[in-house]
Amino acid sequence: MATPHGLLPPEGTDLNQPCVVRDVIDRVGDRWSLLIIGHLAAGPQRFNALQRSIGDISKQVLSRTLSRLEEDGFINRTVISGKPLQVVYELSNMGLSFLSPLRYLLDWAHNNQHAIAYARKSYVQK
Amino acid sequence: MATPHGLLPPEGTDLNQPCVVRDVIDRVGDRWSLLIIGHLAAGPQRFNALQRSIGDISKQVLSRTLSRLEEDGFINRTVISGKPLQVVYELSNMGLSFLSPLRYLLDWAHNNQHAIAYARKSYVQK
DNA sequence: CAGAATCCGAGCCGATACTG
DNA sequence: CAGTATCGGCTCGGATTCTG
Repeated sequence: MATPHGLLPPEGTDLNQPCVVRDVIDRVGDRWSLLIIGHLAAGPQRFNALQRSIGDISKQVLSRTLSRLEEDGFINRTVISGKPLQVVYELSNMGLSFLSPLRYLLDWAHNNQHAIAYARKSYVQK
Repeated sequence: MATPHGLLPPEGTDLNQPCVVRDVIDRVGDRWSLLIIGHLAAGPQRFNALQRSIGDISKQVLSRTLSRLEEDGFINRTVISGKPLQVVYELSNMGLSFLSPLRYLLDWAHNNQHAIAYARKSYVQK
């Protein structure tokens, strides 16, 4: 079947890539990663500045999430020795390139938030 | 800060929408939703057909995931009475419209999978 | 300032068994 | 055929406390 519903471009990758997508979603699909990437899109940020701008994230979770994002190459971490210690986080080139698909997702979410809310209300529990 | 890194389009929605994005990611970012949406992109499918084509998903999880996707309006569920019983799942219009941003995400994942894998290997555990 | 260690609770994933 | 009921196990999120 070439182009189901005429919505999928005939060229391009298979929609049903098992591992590849899962790998990305697993890392970026948690509670905070996308939000942190969004905040770092504004430019490099220090740890506490990030925490304050995000608002309701604990040190613990922010630290772990940043570590995983660094491990996967989305962000770079730079330590500036001194008193007090400074650590700056910024998006890597890969992280920056991720902003494009992220924006499509955000726009879709923005445009469909009411449709989703309405669907949830209309859904009848069986 | 207008257009950080020159990558974000000046117009459009805020990258840091707290609730809106989280709401979408929460529902679609689990282990199976995107995969199921991808499979339904090929056209309407019956329950067992879906399970077989996906392969390693249990009835339980498939059922629950389909319910949530239906609740949020991504898919439609049609019961055809008879012997044996038939239930057909298909993408709703909203579900279909989601395929566009999904494709951008998939393409990005496809293009960057090796970069991610390399970053993970290079990451030194502290 | 920038985390690490520890602990708890909630929720998801998954297998198995049962039902209309 | 298309589910539901039940039960574990495991991971994630979050609060609190401690450290260089």
